[in-house]
Amino acid sequence: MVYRYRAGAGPGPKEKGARDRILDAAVGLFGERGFATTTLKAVAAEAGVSAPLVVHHFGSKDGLRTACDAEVAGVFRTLKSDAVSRGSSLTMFEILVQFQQSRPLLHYLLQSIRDGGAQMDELVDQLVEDSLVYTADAEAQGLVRPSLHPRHRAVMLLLMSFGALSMHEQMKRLMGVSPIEDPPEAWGPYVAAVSEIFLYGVLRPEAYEELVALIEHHRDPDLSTARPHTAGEESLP
Amino acid sequence: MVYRYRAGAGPGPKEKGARDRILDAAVGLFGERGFATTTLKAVAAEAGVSAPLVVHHFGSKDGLRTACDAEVAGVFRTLKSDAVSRGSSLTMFEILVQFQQSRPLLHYLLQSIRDGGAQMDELVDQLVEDSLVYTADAEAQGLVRPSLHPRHRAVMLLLMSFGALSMHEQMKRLMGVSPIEDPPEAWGPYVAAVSEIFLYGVLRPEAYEELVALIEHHRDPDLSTARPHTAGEESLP
DNA sequence: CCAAGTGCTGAACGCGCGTTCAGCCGGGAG
DNA sequence: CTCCCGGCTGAACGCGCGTTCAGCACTTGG
Repeated sequence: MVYRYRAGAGPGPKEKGARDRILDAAVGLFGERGFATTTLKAVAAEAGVSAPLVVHHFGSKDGLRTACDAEVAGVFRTLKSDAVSRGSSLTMFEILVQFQQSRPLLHYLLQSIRDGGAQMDELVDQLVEDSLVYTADAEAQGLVRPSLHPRHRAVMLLLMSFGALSMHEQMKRLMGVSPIEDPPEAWGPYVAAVSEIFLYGVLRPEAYEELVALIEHHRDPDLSTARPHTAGEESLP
Repeated sequence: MVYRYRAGAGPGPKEKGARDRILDAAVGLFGERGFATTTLKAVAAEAGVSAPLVVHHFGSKDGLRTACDAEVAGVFRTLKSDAVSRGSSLTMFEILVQFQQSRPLLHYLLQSIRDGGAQMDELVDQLVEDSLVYTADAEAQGLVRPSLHPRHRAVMLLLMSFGALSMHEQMKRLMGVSPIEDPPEAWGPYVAAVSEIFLYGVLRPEAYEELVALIEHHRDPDLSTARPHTAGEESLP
């Protein structure tokens, strides 16, 4: 099974080069089973070549990983510039839809974001910056609520979104839907739950004081009654 | 380095049994570096014993993993019953605070939730059920907003929370705080961002129509203007 | 004092991994 | 035709893994 996610790489008569097939196979398997548990031989078999050829092209298994990182980051970049030239922004939803064409790539991405590494860190940085820009736009349009610290909010939203996706197996088990493996037509419950949370929040304003009390209590467990407000960073409107 | 998280296991004169030391070491290393990348020898060295002894006690490396799962699930259960007998509920915040005493355990938990497995799936189920109960309580007290589908909301909140935590390295990099590795005193920015999101939401109600239009547009990209409402599941109040 | 049992280890084994190497095949240049 | 050169392979190598095994030290029971 060869994944065809590159822009111009249709199922035309011209076969893909071996190098590209290896890269596809590696992204697929690394994303699915993890780097450590995937053998070079498995990658080679999936690509229809011999194991030594993988080494010949990428130097070593680690070299292959680096190439995969670069590949995924590259696809992501073109995805973004495509979105920009289409006039739409690369929201979480858009990312999810776009990557429908190549689920292995999304799997790989989720693993890599967690593991880190220079290439992926840079990609995440970029995601945060982009998110900040179009969140600011949307805020100007009255679609998004203002934040005390937009950057921190953007980071948390990103990590929560990707984090939940990275646990999509549990999601499938608990809600019956995996936005990664199921087609968009089936995303209903996922979209509904996420929309509800992000539209209205979860806690009522009345919970704020409870929250502060909880934190204060932990900070100084001797006091059973919360102090007025020592808070600095975590004070909320 | 031996992690002491068991209830009565202070640094008293009585040394821990080898079996327990192995278990601690395994939880720590599996949680830190993953199961596949951790060697039996490394576990043995950390526990101050020989590799064959590990096999002697747990049958195999997989047996060790199962025992770790059981161990972590067990600690979690006592944690919960402690919380209940204290009269407080095991919220996300509470979990985070409690696990300060044993960060390796939390690391292990996050990995295992993602990977699944009978033991951990059961634990996650329990977390969801518990969450449903105390969310209903809090809702009755007027602290939590009602939901169209409380279970789905609980699941998404759980996965988003744990998911974000599982990416705590990126969090540290991007916000300067990791609620897993830093002490609660430093959690300010994290708590602030999360509180803001969950208290007030992110999207304004005005964004709802945009959201529906986006989904409709994807469902039937030919229509540039969104249809009225075909929606079933994802309709929102 | 011996015999059996327990907890544990060092040495060794087999396996499968990533990697190396010598050489095959096919197509273009001289 | 001959030569060469790059893409590619099968066989082989060394290493480190999980696991096995024989046996040591120490306790326990008679």
